[in-house]
Amino acid sequence: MGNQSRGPTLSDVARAAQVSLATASRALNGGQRVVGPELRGRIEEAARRLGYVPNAHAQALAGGTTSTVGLVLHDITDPYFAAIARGAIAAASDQGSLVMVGSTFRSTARELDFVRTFRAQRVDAIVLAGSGFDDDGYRAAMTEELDGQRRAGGGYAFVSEHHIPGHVVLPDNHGGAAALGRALADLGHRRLAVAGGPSHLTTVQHRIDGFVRGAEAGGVPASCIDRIDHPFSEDGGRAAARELLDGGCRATALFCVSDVMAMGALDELTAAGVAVPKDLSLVGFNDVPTMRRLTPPVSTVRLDLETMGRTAMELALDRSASGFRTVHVPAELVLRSSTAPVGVDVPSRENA
Amino acid sequence: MGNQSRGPTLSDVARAAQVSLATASRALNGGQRVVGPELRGRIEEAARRLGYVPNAHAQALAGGTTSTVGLVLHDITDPYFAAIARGAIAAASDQGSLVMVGSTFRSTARELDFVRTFRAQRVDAIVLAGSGFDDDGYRAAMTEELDGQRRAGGGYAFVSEHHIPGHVVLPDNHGGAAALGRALADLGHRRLAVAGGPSHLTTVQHRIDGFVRGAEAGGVPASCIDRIDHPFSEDGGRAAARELLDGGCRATALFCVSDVMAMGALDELTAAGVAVPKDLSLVGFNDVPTMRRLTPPVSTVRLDLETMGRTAMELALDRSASGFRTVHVPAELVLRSSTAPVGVDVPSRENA
DNA sequence: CTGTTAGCGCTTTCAG
DNA sequence: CTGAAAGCGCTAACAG
Repeated sequence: MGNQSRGPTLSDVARAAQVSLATASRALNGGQRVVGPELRGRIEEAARRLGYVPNAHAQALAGGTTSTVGLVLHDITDPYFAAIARGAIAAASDQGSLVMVGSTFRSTARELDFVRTFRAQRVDAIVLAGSGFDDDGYRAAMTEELDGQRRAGGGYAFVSEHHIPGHVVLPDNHGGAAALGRALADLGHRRLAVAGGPSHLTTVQHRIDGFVRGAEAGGVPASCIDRIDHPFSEDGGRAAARELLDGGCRATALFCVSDVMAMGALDELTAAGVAVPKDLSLVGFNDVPTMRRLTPPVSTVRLDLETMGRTAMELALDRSASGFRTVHVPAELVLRSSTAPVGVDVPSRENA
Repeated sequence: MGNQSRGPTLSDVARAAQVSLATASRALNGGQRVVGPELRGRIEEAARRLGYVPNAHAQALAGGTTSTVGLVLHDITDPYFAAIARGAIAAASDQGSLVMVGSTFRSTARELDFVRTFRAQRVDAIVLAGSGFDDDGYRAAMTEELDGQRRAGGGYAFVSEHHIPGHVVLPDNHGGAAALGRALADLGHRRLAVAGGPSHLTTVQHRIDGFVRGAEAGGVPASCIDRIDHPFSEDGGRAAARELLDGGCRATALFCVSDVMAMGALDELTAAGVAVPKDLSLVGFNDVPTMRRLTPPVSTVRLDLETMGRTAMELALDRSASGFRTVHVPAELVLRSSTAPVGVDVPSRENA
């Protein structure tokens, strides 16, 4: 459905103020001191009286500015994306731009679709905040779409690696996860489990790689690290914990590649009577706000998500630079009480 | 910044496919079976080859559809608004519309600004998900703005009472809070405290009124209910708890008008060594996801936020109905362990 | 089914 | 500083 009836237009205003269309345009939407104060006043009053609202589409079409940007993410209720969105929205707002949000719920088709729609809207910039998908077809299609965006004079930027040319805000997934793995190893853990999401998400790959590398550095051979894959979500975390338990858990520590998964896992573990960290240490990634409030507070790696979103939007909006930039974001290890040294007790899942 | 260079246009496609502009339009963006398969094929291929992307602004201007809607909320990282946004975005998506999000951070000026901008974008619908502000100037300005939106053929809807004519999705703030007050009274609490946000937010008023009414019904006179006001945020909740403690708390139960405030309050209480619920019972409102995960899990009132957002968007998008509709949303009391019967011990803030 | 012809509402040269 | 005129890219009557 489009808007059928129309409101007052610029010519209505011009007529009411007894000036030419061009003058009205300059007075209302043009730069400053270009129209005589007398006319300007008359025009502004007429506009107010008539309830004139400029038609952004006409403005855009006539070569004016659009001042809109697009943001593609998976799910706004996921605190990870919400934080990124907050930063991106704030940055856009600072430059006077409106943000259009597309929720993909992890579908690459939907993601491509949104980029296309944003292009149709002639947005000035697009920020892609999903995880990159390690899929050639997707990558080729997205690359083409984004090339178009660029040729049309617009910008774009990624949050986290997508293996597609463009500006990138790159959190230190590898390093952060390595610190986590190392910390666990140093705590004496010798049998680790990692609950990863779908392995075609580049973020997941990097975190797992880093974790394994860190653990190895701490003396835990990769062969002692079990890997279980489940969706990158709270339910996925729950499922991972269940699988771990059902399989006769031999690990003394569990790394969930994202906090949201860790939350689900903690739920499940607690329900099953597994004590954290006594029976099993638990770590997540991102340091989403509720992590510190859980029982026990969960160790994780902190990323400044809001700044990441803001930076990505700034990069996407910056049409000055020539080449593509990569902004590295540090990851900070945050140890809380969900991690403890391995005790002499053999961990089991039968005690409170 | 607007997009300067332009990509291929419909006429480029038409020329390449050797057909008229109109035919190309019909084939690409028009309805179905209206163009011969042969031409259609040629046109589609030309479009693909050229990388044609329709100009949504031109389409909108030419009387086509815009398929965009606006959503105004306070802060996307607040789980309350995130949940509403999710529902609203999903509903819009179902109807093929893109959502533009405006974050007001509780500024009425910004709110009016966004509505204005959305109007300029000729959005089909606007959903206002802030709390209503009990302010005449605001209300008058907003009413006028929304009248314009309607006259222009667009729709709009509120989430929660704004005292402005329009569709409304109305959670049972009063009833839910009353149940809370009653429950506390029935638990034996005789001295209550309520941490309310700015009293010009209608949501706050309704919740407090309801709470007091419920407590009275349970035998607690209104005079035994202390009220402390702080911002409607986590920090506000913290501040409220601090004030309560500093004032020499006589209440045995604290009602925070929103979960987010309750989270802050719980933080502060715990830090101060006040045991919940032993020393003080705590209740919130909304049943945001993390409430059940806190220690102790916090009693609250559940609202189906996502459905509320979805419903509001549907109402705003529905241009069929004649009058304004009000959709009531039930509130469900959720008692968890942050509430307990008052013990014989006089509550104090000095014990673990 | 397909082509022609007007605009949608605004910004912008280009003249005065 | 102000007015007149030419589109921006597309859809929507109208004709064929």
